[in-house]
Amino acid sequence: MPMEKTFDAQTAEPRIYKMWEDAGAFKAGANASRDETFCIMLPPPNVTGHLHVGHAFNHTIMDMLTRWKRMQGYDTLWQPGLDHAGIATQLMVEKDLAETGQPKRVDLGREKFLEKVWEWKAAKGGQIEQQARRLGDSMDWSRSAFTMSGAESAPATEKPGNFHDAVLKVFVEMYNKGLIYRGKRLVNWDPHFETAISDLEVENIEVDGHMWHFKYPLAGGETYEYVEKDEDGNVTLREVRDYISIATTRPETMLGDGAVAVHKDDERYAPIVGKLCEIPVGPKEQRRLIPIITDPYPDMDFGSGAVKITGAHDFNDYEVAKRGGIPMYALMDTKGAMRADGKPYVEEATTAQAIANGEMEFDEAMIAAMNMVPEEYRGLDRFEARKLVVEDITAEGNAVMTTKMVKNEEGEEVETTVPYVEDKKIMQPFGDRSKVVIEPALTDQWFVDTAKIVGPALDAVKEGRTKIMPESGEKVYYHWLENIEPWCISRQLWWGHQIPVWYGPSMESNADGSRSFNVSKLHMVCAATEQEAQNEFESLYGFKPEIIEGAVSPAQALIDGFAAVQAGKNENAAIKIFRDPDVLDTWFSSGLWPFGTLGWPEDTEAMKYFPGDVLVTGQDILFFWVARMMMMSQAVLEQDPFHTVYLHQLVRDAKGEKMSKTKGNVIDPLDMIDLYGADALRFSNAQMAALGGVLKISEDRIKGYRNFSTKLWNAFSFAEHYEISYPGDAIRPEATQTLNKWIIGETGKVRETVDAAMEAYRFNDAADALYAFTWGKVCDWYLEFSKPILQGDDASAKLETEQTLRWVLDQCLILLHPIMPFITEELWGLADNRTKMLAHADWPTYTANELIDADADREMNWVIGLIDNVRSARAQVHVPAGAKVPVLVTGLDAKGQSAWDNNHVLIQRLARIESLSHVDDFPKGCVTIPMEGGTFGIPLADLIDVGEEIARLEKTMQKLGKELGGLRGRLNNPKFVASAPDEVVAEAKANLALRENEEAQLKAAIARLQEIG
RNA sequence: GGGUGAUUAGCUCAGUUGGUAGAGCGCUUCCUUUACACGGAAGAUGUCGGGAGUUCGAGCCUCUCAUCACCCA
Repeated sequence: MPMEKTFDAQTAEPRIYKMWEDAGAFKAGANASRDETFCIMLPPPNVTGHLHVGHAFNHTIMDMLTRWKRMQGYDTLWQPGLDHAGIATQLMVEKDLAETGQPKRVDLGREKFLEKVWEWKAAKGGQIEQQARRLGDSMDWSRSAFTMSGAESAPATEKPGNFHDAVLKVFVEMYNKGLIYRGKRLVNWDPHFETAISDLEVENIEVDGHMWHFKYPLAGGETYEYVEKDEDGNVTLREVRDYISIATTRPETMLGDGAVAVHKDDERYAPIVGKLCEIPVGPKEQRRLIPIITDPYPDMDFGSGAVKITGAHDFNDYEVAKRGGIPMYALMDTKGAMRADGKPYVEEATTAQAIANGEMEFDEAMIAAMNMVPEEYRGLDRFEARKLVVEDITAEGNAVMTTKMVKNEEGEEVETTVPYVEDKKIMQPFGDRSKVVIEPALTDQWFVDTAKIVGPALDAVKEGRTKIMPESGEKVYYHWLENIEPWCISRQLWWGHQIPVWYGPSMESNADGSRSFNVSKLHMVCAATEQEAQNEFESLYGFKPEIIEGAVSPAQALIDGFAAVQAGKNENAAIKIFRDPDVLDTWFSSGLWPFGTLGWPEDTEAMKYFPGDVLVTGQDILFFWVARMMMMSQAVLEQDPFHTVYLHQLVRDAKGEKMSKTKGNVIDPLDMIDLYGADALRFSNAQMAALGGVLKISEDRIKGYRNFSTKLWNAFSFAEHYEISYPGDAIRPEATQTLNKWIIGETGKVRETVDAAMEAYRFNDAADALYAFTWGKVCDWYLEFSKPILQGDDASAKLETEQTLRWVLDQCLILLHPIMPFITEELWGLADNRTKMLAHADWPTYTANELIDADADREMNWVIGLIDNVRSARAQVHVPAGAKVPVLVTGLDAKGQSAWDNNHVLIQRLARIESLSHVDDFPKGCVTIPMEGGTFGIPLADLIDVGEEIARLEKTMQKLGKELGGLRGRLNNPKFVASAPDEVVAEAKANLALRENEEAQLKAAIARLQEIG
């Protein structure tokens, strides 16, 4: 069947992929001929995910590496899988429930909701795995892993797996080693999802905000002299004040203030440090008084220099409050509204005052229970509360005032007094998924004590065991890890790995030797299973406690149940335990990806792929994931998970802008595949993969590489056209023909270049080299050169050329396969009888040294040079393209003569030369072509425009002159000759000789022409 | 404010120990010549962001300024 005119990617690609998959071509260890393993872990996409250009890019890199190693006979595994993606998936399913009119999550309850999530996953999750096949990804799909596999809630229809076991085992071990702890800390709280999130999930965005200035009156109407000075110490303001001025962007948090802080060197406030001031909001009778303290935190030059300290609502204040033992009053509920629980404000304020006065001891739990929000603000949204607080303070006259020019009713400018409110750009934290303003919240959470496990991960890079590419990533890595914060790993979600910790009442020994339960103080047991937890409680209690299930607040259920039963004195019946309702941060489980996917903690055969080799991922995920995998692998297995981290930038559009739906500049990789084929998209990806480079995807480029595919295709139709038989794998002939020797040498060069580039992760160099070789060498020159031989009647030359051509084309397919797997596999299959499919073909190991024939190389380059020069000269003096011309030559040396003799058929054909005659002198009106070893000329006395030809030669002379100037300048400089390396000097000298010869020829040619003119 | 990177042909970008600038696209001219018009041939275009320094020699190293991008406060 004759070849189609072009490669039909649309129909061929799915067919070829199916062939690979059916043949098990990508299974772990497929085509392995040696023991060394090569393993890449796919960064697991969210189960909700779709393939975007970023995936397309990094999949191309990973697939290139994997296919390359597989062809080299390594025992390869490219491990795929999906991430359960806590928040994203829970959100998606909740949305789905709403759209299909089903009950809400909270109405369903935990168990039913999780069923729905699993149902959703089975029906709609993991679409990206099908999309990845369209890219040609050579992953072992049979091993596809899921970060929630083996979870208690997983239905029987789910693919089996034990990732959940790995997660729980690691949690329990780390807990037992003291690497995981629970504590009340200020965390980033997402009021939309009502969960804590990690620092990394917060995006700080600059928004237009306001800075309000308020007066905090001093207690008891006290006054002090407030003095402001300029830089030189001159007094610029001196007044008596009965207040301290505070600037804030968040007035609603004033209700939770515990102190006002000033810098200890701030002379302005020195007289009032240690005194009390009043929070100017809330019912007048219960105004709280708070102390004025010193702390290094306040910046004397910013605002008024005095800062209100609200430990429960700001990360900086939190640190100040911890240092100063200042109570931290939480003001908001989980939705970011002002608290409505607790005792009436009057009572709370009285207690708080006693604390502030130092009359009362306090502890964390007690402060946490107190609601310092006055009744009039309770239940309000935080932003509404802000408005109201500002209004109330202003109405009472406690806003700092300033003057401003405004127009009155008559349109005249008049001065008026207004509250001092600065318009200010402020950095506001937003949830990266919810897009709502994040609220620092003081809550009980689980943390990984990262400071304790960061060491080995840092050393891995510092000691070079793990290399980050590009190198600049290493600095960023150090900076983050050296300043690492505890990692908050608990999330108040349902979809995820539920924390394996159970709580029950603590047991207290009484003075009389009896023991009693305390339900307000809980005992905590961490265990891999419910059974183990119950057993442990049994050994403490002396009986096996039941487990509280399904309660909205299990802790409260325990207390209520206890009180009820205690009244009837049967304590044991009321002693129940409950599991921590929180789930783990998704990144906690993905941190275990490098070994969790291989069946760990079981001792599986697949564990031979750990540690893996290369991790390819976006720069933005270095901390989220890469650093955590490195820490966790060391913490659990005491090994580094990979030796190389290849980081790439975000893929942008052709103009370098981020793609976004709102901007409408999103490029869908699947559209590109539909239009130009996966190979074109992949080639474009490889070509833009310059280390550390900005990734701008351009449809024009992709189109260009589709054209390249077609070029390759046509090289094979060339072979078909010349009826070159293709019985099976081509064997490299011992070439005698110069052109065959030459192209074989070029193939050796490109193989080395490609391997060197791949080894150095310079995929763009590999792609460029292959493009230049296939198109620029093979198609442009070799195929053209081969024509006369293929059409000629020298049977042995013809046979050798056919063999060489087949071999060279085979090499193109093999070397291009990692980048363009589809079209190369298709072309490979055109041969009658292949030993293996191309995906498993043997990667060549020949070297340029072995294959290059220096004489052939020199000769062919001379031939190409001559053809180029003749063509160029013809075009410039407007010789009709079709016309064949006679050519003259003077002073042709032996080498030149033999080069001509060996290749004159090719030269004459490609340069359209009719004949060559040796002459002593060129006739007048002759186009001159200086070559190494002889000067060629085209006699065109009648056709030639003398002026034009002189202009042409002079232009060449000019260029030459520049080069000569440089060379002579260098060589005449004794310091250059003295200090430059010998080979550089020798090269310059040789070059100079060559150029001078050319110059002489050109001069002679110009002189001849001037004779005519 | 701190950090990282960028600034090279009209556009998008390469340029690995310093040896005198390249690719693709686009553009101009010619060509439907028996693999290929998704093609062939020829051609034009750069004070390598500005300035200074080190060096025989700087796109590359150092300093400085400017502009932009991203990350973190």
